[in-house]
Amino acid sequence: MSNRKIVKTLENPTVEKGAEFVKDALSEHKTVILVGNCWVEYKGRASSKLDPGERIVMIKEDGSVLVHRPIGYVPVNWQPSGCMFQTSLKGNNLRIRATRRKPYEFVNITFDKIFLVSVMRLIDRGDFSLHASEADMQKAILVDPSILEDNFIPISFEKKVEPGFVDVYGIDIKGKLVVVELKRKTAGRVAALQLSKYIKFVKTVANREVRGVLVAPRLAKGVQTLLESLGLEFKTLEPKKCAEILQKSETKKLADFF
Amino acid sequence: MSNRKIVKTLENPTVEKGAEFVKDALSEHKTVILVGNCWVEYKGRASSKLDPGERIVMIKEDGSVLVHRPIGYVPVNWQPSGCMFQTSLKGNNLRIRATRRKPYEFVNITFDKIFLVSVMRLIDRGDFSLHASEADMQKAILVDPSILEDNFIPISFEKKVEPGFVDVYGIDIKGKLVVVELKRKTAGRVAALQLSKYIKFVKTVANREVRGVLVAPRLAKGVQTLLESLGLEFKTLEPKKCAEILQKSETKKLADFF
DNA sequence: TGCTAAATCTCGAAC
DNA sequence: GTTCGAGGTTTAGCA
Repeated sequence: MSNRKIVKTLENPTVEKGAEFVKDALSEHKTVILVGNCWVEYKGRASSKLDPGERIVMIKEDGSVLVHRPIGYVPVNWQPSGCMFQTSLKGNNLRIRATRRKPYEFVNITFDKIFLVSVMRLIDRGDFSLHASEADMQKAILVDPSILEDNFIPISFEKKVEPGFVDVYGIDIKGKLVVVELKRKTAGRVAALQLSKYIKFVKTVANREVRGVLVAPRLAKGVQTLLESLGLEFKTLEPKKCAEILQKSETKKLADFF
Repeated sequence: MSNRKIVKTLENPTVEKGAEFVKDALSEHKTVILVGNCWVEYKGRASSKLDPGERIVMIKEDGSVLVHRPIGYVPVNWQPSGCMFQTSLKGNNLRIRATRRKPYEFVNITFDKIFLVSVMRLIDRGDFSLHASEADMQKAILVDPSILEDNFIPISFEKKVEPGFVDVYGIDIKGKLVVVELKRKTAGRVAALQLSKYIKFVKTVANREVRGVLVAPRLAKGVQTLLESLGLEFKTLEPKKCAEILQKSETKKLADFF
């Protein structure tokens, strides 16, 4: 376990002390949290003025700025990443000026009281994933089969075939059987080959034409040509879109119910 | 000067100590800032998972939640105001669950290390004013109708017509009705088509000639020809100019007053 | 690079 | 409560 002191904090410092602390932190591109009485001016795409009050200001190592009032999820003032900073003492006040170009904009924050100033360098390598599950993609196709293709009629889900389970199984407008393989992220060779195996099996038991469709947000490099050589198709489908469709159908169900 | 201690802070507390501190603060609807190692799960309109890392969590007195990574001006996870909170110790970890209804959503934040926890009640009665909004463009036209065109007489604002609301409604020098659609930035197809709808409606109820004028700082590509085919006009107007006009009128009002 | 459409959009006003 | 429209919207996908 590391003993580094990750967060350094001053409570109720003088403005001078706080200013020095902030100035050093910004020059080292550290993250700063300031709590105190301040007022804010913004000029750029629009203009705004925020009269004095107690707020939380966050400045991140990438040069983004947030000014938060005690109420509301949205910051009252902000600046996207990539800002240049100037900190200075104006009389007995600390002024922080955050400037960016394209478009040219600045935010001036002036403190006359500081309750808390914390400086830190955070390490965050955690993955973030926003998703709908593969199950959600199945449900979405049931709710609205046209997201796969027009006039598609789903027959069954997770249908057992010899090599495993087919995700979605249905009939297209020409009466052909359609076997669908779903992936909620980039589909690779494995997915294409698995679908190919399913198709082979289905062809042995069903006396009809069979199509194979790989459904995923995108394909890995080279998989498109593999699909073509296997006589399979590809259809893009965003998990997010599926989540939306399910959401709508939920609200619609409720609406129909009442 | 007040001597109340506005911000109470614990540095590197044990998870148990931190949990108690947070729990008390939330029950009193205080604002909380937490810095530490955590992971986050969200389920609701979509779903997301954030693997462990060092972040800043802000919980405000109105029940809004923000989870900030060290990079980026947008929170990675959040919850709008009005949440219910559950804090609990899960093994050696602090779990904060923020739930809201309509739509039903929750965010689970779990800390296994806490570097800083600050609790505060901030007082902020400062006015916030944003200039150069669409509303300001309306006001500016009221103050000085000539910025639209000479001898224009505004009659009403936000006038209800069947498809929606007309931004500005007036009469020109020849006695023709003028319907104005305002945009504070580049006007696109949507704006032109909306104006066209309004015009059609007004023509059905008013037994006069009707002109439609789209007012914006500039037009999107191709919208000029669309306007011409719809028999509509375009007038450039900078929101900034409107802000200046209002600025002057404010000072003038003050001057007249004294 | 500019334009279009979506966002866990948020937020407020009006019906 | 629901809907509608604005926002310093932001942001990502494409032509």
